[in-house]
Amino acid sequence: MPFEPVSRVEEITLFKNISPGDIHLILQSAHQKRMDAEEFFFLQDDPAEAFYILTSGKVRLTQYTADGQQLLLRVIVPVTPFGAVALADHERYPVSAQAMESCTAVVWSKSAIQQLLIRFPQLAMNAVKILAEHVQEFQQRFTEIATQRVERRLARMILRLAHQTGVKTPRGVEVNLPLSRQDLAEMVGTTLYTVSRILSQWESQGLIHAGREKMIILYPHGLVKIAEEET
Amino acid sequence: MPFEPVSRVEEITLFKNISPGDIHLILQSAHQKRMDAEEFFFLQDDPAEAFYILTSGKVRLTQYTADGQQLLLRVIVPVTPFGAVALADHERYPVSAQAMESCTAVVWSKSAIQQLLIRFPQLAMNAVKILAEHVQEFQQRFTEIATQRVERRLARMILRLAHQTGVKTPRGVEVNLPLSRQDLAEMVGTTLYTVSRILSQWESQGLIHAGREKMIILYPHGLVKIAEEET
DNA sequence: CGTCGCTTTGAATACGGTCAATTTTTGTGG
DNA sequence: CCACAAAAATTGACCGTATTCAAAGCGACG
Repeated sequence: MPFEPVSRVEEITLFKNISPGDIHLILQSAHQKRMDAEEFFFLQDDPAEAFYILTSGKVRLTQYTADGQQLLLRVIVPVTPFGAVALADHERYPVSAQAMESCTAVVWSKSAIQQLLIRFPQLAMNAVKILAEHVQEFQQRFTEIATQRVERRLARMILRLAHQTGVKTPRGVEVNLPLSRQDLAEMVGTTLYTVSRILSQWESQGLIHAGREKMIILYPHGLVKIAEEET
Repeated sequence: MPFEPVSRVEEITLFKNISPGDIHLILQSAHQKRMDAEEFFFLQDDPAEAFYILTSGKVRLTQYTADGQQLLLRVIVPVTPFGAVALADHERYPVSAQAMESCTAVVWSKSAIQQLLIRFPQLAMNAVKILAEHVQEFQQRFTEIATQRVERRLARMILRLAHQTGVKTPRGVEVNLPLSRQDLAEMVGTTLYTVSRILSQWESQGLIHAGREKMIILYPHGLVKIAEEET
């Protein structure tokens, strides 16, 4: 059995209500892939030919606009599927996926997926569910960016990241992601300058300790308040 | 045969690569619904219990935020599916769907859909494709709102609407949607004041003729230029 | 030790939001 | 059909948030 992280893969939404035996079969038609830091799983506008589940490392999904602006749409952590558009016919990847550190992933080719979707309808239903959640997430983020101030959006984003990858320590919640100010700015739709200013301000208020590539939330409740407060 | 608009329903993405006979079966497990103007098909946060395809009329999908702001996410025209989250288990509608005029729709209950998805795997694959497109659309719009100015976003939105429902006439392209300035503002994430100013400006430049509930694009190329120009 | 990239900070500016007053349109009822 | 009330749209003035540009600081790494 070549897939050591299977135990965790089994628990994810995509495989819900599928018997261990069937999951085993499904995993057999996948292969494993290893990526070094900075390598691309795929590039935006490439024909979507594979579907991935990240089993270790971190991946950034970015979208660039016609006029060269970049947006960092999300950070993928284990055990999350990405490249889900490959599930649909004739699509191109709407984003680029780049390894932020060395990564491993389970991969299915497009043809393998399509056979699986036909053979295991529950898998298709789970995929529908995952995509429906994505639609909701982006509708939500669209609404946020359209109606809320940068400070609040940044607070929400950091809380979201903390939720994804945060680790409780005596000093506070540590968020261990190699994200620059520029990256954070792209995620909430602002400039690196504004992000820097806000983080400085929070630091001076004792809410966070913002190091390079790492951040410690000293007083989560303060962020929550900023994220939720009226006006 | 209770479904007169079937001929058009058959052509949509959801039923692609499904035989007419199967489509017939699928439609038999639906029922038809009529709505008066202003009535709601469903409300945001309601448990998602039905899936719709609009066969006549127009429907607005809105999302309201915790602090009471409203966003108009999209306008549904025939023959478009909506309420797709009902395809997934245990979801709530992320938006409200309100008839903008009197409407008819084909409706499936959640249980009916789920049986159909199992019975017709191709249907599930098509649903995946539709949802994947939605994800892309909102990623795109998220990127737009994060990086572009209001004037350009408004130009893009109007062009999009023209593409959905525009009719060529001797005077220009007529967009026949009962959208107020407030509605347009919600769609592009700004205020009705800003929309009003921009439309006035375009009108004085001879680009459009903006009436109430109706708009004539006199010089589409001008809008395209605003929508695409650098900076 | 020096360079390079990232971050911080300041100052000026602009875009768009807010508020308020006015005008125009729509719809309703006499 | 007109009059009036209500709703929607326009426009101006002011202001605040966030962007832009520039310069300096800091830290990592060869």
